[in-house]
Amino acid sequence: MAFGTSRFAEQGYHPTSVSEIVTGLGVGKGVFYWYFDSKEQLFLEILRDAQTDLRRRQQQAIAEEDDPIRRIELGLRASLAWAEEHRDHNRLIQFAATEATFVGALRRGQDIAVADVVRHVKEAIAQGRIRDDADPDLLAHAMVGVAGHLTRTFIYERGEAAGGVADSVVAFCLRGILGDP
Amino acid sequence: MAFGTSRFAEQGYHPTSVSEIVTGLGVGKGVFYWYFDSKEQLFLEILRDAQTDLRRRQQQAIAEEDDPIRRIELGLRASLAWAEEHRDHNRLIQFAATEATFVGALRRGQDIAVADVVRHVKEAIAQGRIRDDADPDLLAHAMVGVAGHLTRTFIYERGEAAGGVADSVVAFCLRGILGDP
Amino acid sequence: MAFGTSRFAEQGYHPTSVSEIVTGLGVGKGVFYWYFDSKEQLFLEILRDAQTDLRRRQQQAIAEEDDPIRRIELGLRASLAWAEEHRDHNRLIQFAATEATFVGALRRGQDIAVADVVRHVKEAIAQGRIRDDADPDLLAHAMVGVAGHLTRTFIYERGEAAGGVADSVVAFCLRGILGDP
Amino acid sequence: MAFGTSRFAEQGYHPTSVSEIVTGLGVGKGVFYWYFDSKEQLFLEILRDAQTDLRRRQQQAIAEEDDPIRRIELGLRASLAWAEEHRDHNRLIQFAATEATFVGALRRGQDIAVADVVRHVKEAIAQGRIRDDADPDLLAHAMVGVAGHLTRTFIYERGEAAGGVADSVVAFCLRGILGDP
DNA sequence: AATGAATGAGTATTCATTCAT
DNA sequence: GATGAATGAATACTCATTCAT
Repeated sequence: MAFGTSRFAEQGYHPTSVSEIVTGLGVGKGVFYWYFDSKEQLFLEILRDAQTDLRRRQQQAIAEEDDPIRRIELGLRASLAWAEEHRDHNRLIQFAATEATFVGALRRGQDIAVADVVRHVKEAIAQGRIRDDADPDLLAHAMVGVAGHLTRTFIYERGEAAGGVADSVVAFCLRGILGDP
Repeated sequence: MAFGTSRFAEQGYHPTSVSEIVTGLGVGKGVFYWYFDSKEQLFLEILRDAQTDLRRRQQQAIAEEDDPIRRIELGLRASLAWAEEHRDHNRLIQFAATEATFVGALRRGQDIAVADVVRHVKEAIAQGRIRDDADPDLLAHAMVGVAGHLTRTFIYERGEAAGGVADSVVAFCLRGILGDP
Repeated sequence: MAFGTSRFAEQGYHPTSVSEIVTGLGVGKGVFYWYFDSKEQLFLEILRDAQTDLRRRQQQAIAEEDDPIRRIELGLRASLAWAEEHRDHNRLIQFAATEATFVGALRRGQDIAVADVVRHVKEAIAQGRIRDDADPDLLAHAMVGVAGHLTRTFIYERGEAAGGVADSVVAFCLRGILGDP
Repeated sequence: MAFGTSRFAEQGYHPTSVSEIVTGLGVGKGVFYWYFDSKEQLFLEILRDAQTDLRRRQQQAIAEEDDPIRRIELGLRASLAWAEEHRDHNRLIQFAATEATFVGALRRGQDIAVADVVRHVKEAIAQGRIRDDADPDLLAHAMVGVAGHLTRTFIYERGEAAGGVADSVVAFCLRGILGDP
């Protein structure tokens, strides 16, 4: 799975052949099909694991925090930290979103992740810290968009450190949900 | 190109065969290769056209506006309007970002688009309307991230109207660049 | 026909497309099929013309000569001279011998050419100048083989002048039919 | 390789498709590409093997013989015997000479074969048995030409036995190199 | 006479998958 | 558990040929 992840991320899912994977691993084709039903299933499994892992990371980060705003911040920071370490998985997630075969599998995981944020936003609204005319769902997605795009641009493309980028992401997002221009 | 765009968007670039395209069009395989050197070139041509068209739309939207903040807003609204009408092209752009063969072609167009926004942000900073410790580049990308993600989620997935989503995008982004939490 | 000949000779019959021929000539595909029924027919026509032309050259060379041995010599020299000027046609003849579609068309012309030489040999045998236990047909083909191979090796590959090579061909062949080791 | 040889020889290299070869063999298309990189490579491999085999046959034939003239004779006889048994390979060699892609591969083998004969001729000249004004290279090629052409005409086309044709080839060639008309 | 867009059968080649060993 | 030879449907692409203009 690790090797497949790196090949898929580097060249794309379709341009990577099962042959290439097993050859690169120095094993026969048989073992591939012993462990996976198909190339598609390998991809799906990688995808599931990645989403599970990211989720765990986010949960751990906010576990001890009661303040919803702080939980949002910690969640964002955890996401960026994870993204920095899982460049390849992140690329695969991005690709999965572009192909009919995989969107379904992707959706569930992303829905769960967003639902978390939505919960925090709602709590903050209840506490009167975010305007109550705001749509929690929209705010959550906006923050996901900021985090994702800045990760790809500044961490992946420009090689900046996740910590610094996270500061900016948090700043922008908190202003976005709390600010009053 | 129109038909290819829709097939590519629906099933993905690789799962769509040249055969399928020409059959769906009711023409022979030869015509395809009369007009395009390869399947790859067709994709590249679609990509280029899409980026050119979006750019034109943005330029037209801000042509008469002097205020940089208003230009940012109009640019965002124009992007969402275009995205609503060019769902398929947008998906192709997303896919292009995931495959080595196409990233190069994509980059240039996106760099130009972001450069525009950066210019407006800098102008607003010069006017003292945005804190001068902000990184214009980062702010620009953050807004691109918000617009892109909310478009995909609310316009494409949930079928909401571009106008309403644009209001939210603008609100979030302006708070993000101007707000003081 | 001239252009086709050169392309066929340079790259081979199959690797040369009709498209390449008409493009190289700056004309449309229509004209090609106005003058020739097919690519195959063009080749056949080139082949026929080449054989006719070679034959004419040989006939002219021996027209005024009565001595059969001298006629053989003059015929050989004429063949080499023609071959020097018609490198491309010669290559096509060689190719034609390797493909089922063309062997038939080739045979006739070659039979005629050999028959000429056979006639001279028989005459020389009748005059008692060549041993009467010799097979005229075999002697004729042997000489054709010498002429053909030395042409390809020394004139085509090594770029030597036809005149000098012809001297050697004649010397070897005359010893071959007359000599007594 | 055996089946490919016969198809190539019968219809020509280009008119023979990989499809036809694997179908005729009752195997899947994949096996072909498991053993050969391409159709071209199959041809090249056949060519190389044929040349190697012919060479070995010639070497064996002359191994125990000291007299250079006798070595020439034995070499010619070995060549004709081989040619009788390898009709198809011989045709392929002939075709290879007409296409740019293959001439290179052909040349080396033929150069080696001729170099052998040249060596014998030179030795015979040194022994004073062949006129010392003769060009060994030319004599060698002349003999190759005789052997090749008579093989094709009398063995392949007319179905005569290699033994009888070899007698004629040897007689003609020895007169050609030794005779004094 | 000539053009060149259009056809579609045909080509070499790839690759996910199977299965006897 | 593991191998890798074998399968064959599928792919991108070519090209001789046609025909409306």
